[in-house]
Amino acid sequence: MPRPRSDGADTTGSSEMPQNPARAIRPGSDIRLRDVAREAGVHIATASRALNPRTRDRVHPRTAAKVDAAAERLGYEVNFAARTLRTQRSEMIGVLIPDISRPLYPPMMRGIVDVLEEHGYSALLSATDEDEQRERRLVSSLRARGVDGFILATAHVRHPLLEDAATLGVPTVTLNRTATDAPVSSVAPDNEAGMADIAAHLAALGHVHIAHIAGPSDTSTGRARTAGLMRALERLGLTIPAELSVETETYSVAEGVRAARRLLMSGQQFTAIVTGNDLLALGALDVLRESRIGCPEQVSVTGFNDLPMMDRVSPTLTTVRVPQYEMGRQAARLLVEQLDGEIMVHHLVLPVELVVRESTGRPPAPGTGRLGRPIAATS
Amino acid sequence: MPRPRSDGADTTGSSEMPQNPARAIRPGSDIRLRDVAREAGVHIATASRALNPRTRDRVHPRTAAKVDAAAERLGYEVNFAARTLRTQRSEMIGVLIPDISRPLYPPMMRGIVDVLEEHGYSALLSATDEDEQRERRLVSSLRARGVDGFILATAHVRHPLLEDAATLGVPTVTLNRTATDAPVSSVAPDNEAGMADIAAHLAALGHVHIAHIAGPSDTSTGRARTAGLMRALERLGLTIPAELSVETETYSVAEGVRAARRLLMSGQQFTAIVTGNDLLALGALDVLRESRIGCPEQVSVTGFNDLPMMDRVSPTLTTVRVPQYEMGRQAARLLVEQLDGEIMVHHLVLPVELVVRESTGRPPAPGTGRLGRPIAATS
DNA sequence: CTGTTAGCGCGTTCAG
DNA sequence: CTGAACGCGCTAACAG
Repeated sequence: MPRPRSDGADTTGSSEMPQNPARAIRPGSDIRLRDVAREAGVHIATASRALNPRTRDRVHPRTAAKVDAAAERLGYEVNFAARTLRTQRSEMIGVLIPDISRPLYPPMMRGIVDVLEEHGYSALLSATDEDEQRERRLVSSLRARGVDGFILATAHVRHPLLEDAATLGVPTVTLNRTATDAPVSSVAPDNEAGMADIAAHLAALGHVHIAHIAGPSDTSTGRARTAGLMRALERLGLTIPAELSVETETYSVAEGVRAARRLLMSGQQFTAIVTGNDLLALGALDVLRESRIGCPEQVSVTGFNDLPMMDRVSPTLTTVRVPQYEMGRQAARLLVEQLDGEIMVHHLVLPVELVVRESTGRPPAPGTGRLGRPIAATS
Repeated sequence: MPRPRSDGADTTGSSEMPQNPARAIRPGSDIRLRDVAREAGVHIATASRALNPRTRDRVHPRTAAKVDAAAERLGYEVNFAARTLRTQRSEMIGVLIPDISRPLYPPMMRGIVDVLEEHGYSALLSATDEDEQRERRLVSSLRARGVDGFILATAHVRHPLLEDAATLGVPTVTLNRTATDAPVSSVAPDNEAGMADIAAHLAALGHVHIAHIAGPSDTSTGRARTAGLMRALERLGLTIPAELSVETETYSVAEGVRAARRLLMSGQQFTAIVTGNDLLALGALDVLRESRIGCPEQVSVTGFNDLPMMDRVSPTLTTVRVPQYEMGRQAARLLVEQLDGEIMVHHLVLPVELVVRESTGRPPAPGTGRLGRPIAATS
């Protein structure tokens, strides 16, 4: 960076020749492999072999040690861009999550990051908002960045990307959704078992008239949970009349509110509401509260996922704990294994756990309660 | 259509060798710039110039259009590894967050990702757990990956990394902590104003005996909030006796519990507890509940941050809303501006908002309550 | 405005 | 086991 006539005149004032800072930046340290090689007194190629775990045994131990020492002394760090260009492997994973600020995802992400780091991979995080267009753009961009694989945490069943990603030949693992026809591994919670636990729990309490606020049927979890609930109830000899089953469009409190209002307006009696997700349950609780219907005295409510703080909301929520962190870990593990080994497609279903809290209890004795009927049947 | 990896020889013929699938993986698409150039009938360099926004005006519009068309037709995507190697810019940002699964961070991360994406950058996320060793390793590794800059979301005041990062010449922005002596930009909430609002709120309700559960003094937020509270109380003519001020080691519910117990055991009277963070407040609420001390009837409690669900815990928490998403956005914006422009260090302090909920109320009339004294003074 | 040339830093053939 | 040479795909510099 030659500075004009800088000798003598030490004008630190606002120079009109500001250095372009971007040009001064270098990736990683300034030390390159050839510096290490020189320092160690060996050829570049030898240094490369010594530093690379995979080829380290092709070099004399003593030479390797010398190279190590030199690298250490100089603070050498491999230049990933060069390595990637040469090897076609970036050791980066693209992680597509609808919205990291939705509470289901952060623990998963943490699990992903932890495992990837253990294996020398890094995670490139992007937000999709479930927007197919955007997803497509992101996958494209991440592939251009050279990611070695994808983790797709998306709930939607229809997912054109899956065929693409597979076609493009990049190992992919889906998270929080069950198996698909595409040749990609998946990690999902045992939604069926969770719903079976809930059904058994409610039945044991004595509930017979059960309502259902179902998650979106275009999501894998929505379908699996609804199916699981239906099957479990059937085994218990229970059924849900059509008027007491409302499907939602999204997993949100607002949709829970909307659905719960419809249940109340149906005029049908019920003593429990099973929902497909904690947020839906929170919405249902809001509606019960505004309608002065006691929970669990008059109506019990269950959620799914056991999001943070569900043990602190009022009433605390009976729900099914999903091992979010572990799901993230497993997804990353599956991907890494696939990456540096044989290609194997696995479908992992992780166990869940019923967590009983305040929002469920015995149903009111027949004839003493109004069984969830709305106080004000207007609107 | 995978190309045989035959070095040198330009055998475009389809190989019958069953390729190792892992080896067949290529970053981005299989189309290279030279394919686009050939398709468009121009030289590689021209195609490069046409496709690169920064140099696009150095090429004839008609030629550029031709190149665009060819690129579109072939589905060309630039190879970032090659570009990075050549330009020394990766258009990736390293984001260091203690633990993404702590509820303060996800909205920030979303803000970061959104802004970065708008500007063509990608985010590499790592978890530090506030571990200095680990941070150092991660910074090193991310620099080797060629990141153009860092966003450091760490609360700790002492941060050796800051000098390093600056020294190494990579633009850096700190998030959720106030300015430092290092030449890095920062984005932080207006902790002082938030505490002033809380102090004024409590004073207006009539509180005089106020206790304090302070955040860790080795965190920037801990210090700023404590200082802000003290100053505000002083202006209001109030003071906190030493026995009613407990400092915590971390921002956690457990530490809130510990601190609240100490307050109760002090024997001093108080009608309100100001805490440095919502989690500490939740811990305090737990202790009040277990001690059968009504909140807010006997003791009011305040938090800080307004984490998700704070409007649903019991009692709902009076706290200070921090614009987490916006903080993330601003941090990313600052960094991007610094990256492709003049070096400018800015210190942003974002406004906060007092949110009054159920956990604060008028203090009990003097003599009628026990003013926060523990019911059981044992243990 | 476009073509030519060179090299970013590394891993991987080949020889020896 | 080590040294030499080459090229991964792209962009910056320099002609023309």
